[in-house]
Amino acid sequence: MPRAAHFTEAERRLALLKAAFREVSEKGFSEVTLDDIAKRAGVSKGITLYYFDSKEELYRELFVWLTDSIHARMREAVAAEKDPVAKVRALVALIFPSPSKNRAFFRAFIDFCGLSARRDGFREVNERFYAGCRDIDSGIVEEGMRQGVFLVRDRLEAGSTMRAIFDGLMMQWLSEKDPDSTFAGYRERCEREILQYLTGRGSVGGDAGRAGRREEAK
Amino acid sequence: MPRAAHFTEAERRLALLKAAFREVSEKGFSEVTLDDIAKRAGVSKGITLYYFDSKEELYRELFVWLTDSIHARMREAVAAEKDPVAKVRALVALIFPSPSKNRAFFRAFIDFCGLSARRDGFREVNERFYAGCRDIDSGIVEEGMRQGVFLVRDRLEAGSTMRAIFDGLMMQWLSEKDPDSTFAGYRERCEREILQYLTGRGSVGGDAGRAGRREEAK
DNA sequence: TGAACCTGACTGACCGGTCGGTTAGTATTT
DNA sequence: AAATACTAACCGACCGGTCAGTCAGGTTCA
Repeated sequence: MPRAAHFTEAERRLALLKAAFREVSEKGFSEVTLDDIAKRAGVSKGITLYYFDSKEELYRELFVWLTDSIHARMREAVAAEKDPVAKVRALVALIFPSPSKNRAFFRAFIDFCGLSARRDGFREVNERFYAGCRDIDSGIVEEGMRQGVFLVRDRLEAGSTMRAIFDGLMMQWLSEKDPDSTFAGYRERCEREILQYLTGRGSVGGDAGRAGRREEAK
Repeated sequence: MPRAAHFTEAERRLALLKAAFREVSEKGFSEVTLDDIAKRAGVSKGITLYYFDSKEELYRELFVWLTDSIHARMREAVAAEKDPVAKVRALVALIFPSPSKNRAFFRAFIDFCGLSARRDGFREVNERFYAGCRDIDSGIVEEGMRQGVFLVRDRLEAGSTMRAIFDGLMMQWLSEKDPDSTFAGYRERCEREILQYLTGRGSVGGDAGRAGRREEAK
């Protein structure tokens, strides 16, 4: 292998994390070898453990990195909208970006959930992930409650249920034979059902979930 | 090892599946070895591949077995109740049996979801799992709609959302630091939120989710 | 300026251990 | 005795982790 060009430590680590993410989302946590990750990042295997203490530690940092970046993007998307209903729509749009990105993220996420359910180091990161979501979700709900648009009792519980609908629908979507063709339907339904749940019976502003927004995000 | 007593093929296979289930739920799919399963079932390793073509095939059959038995138990629980609201409660009670059983089942289930998202043989079983759930869930919803108790538009979509709330809350629960102590809360909230979602605003029969039912099923 | 020296990122061969799967042989049943 | 059920030793592939060595790019010193 031709010697890889020099990078800063941060760049190298990030490149390895990105490579690991793609490998994990394709093959699954335990099917990925250190060699796979190194190859994908264009370096030799040895360097992977030069930057990370162990494979497990690399995965943990990958999970942290994913968690942080998804949090940041959710906050950003939500902050860009004024109206609570629009905030929910922005969140759905972010979480359902496109079939391929969706699949990539959720495959990795499910793997991490499996790890979290058994190993405490991972569980902690997962706990932090859900804590961040709770923060974001309940913030939206609270605003909607204050404005009288969302007719729920408890902002934390409603936020948690909203998140459960996201995750639960995603799991159903992943079991579809042809996920790509059912993707738009799931996304639309997710938005509709969450808004229905939050706003109570009937349509939102007369056209809940009807209005377009059906293009595939790049 | 003292030679294991003779059993019929069906008995042996079932014993191996049960052993595999316990191992998988503890350690996770890819951390379990054929030796682990054999030891747990009290037989030698060789016998595992005498009854199953490969490890992968054993896992696939395990998934089928789990799927079938959970379907059967859900149908039974639902059939035992008349009232749609009671049916929902029965379903929640079945799905949230106890912290330990819950953890065992859901850990294995998450692992299988991870597999399903990548390997088609597993995906098909998962698809069947969700198809069965859809059948059961939408049946309940339909009855509730007919009786005018559930104010949803579409029985399939509402059933799917209900299932999403189950799965999504379960994933959140698994990330808790002390799942055992938060279990009852999740279960109660699951029941409450689903009924709220299905029946629309306000309480169900005046005491939605309030009424006891807080013992820990054995 | 340039030669000698140093540093640390990087490579790839290697090792110990593990695990899925095979098989030769033994016990049990019919 | 023939078939079946089962064991235990074994094989070969694979993988996480280690490590001796390489090389590019400074830094020091003449």
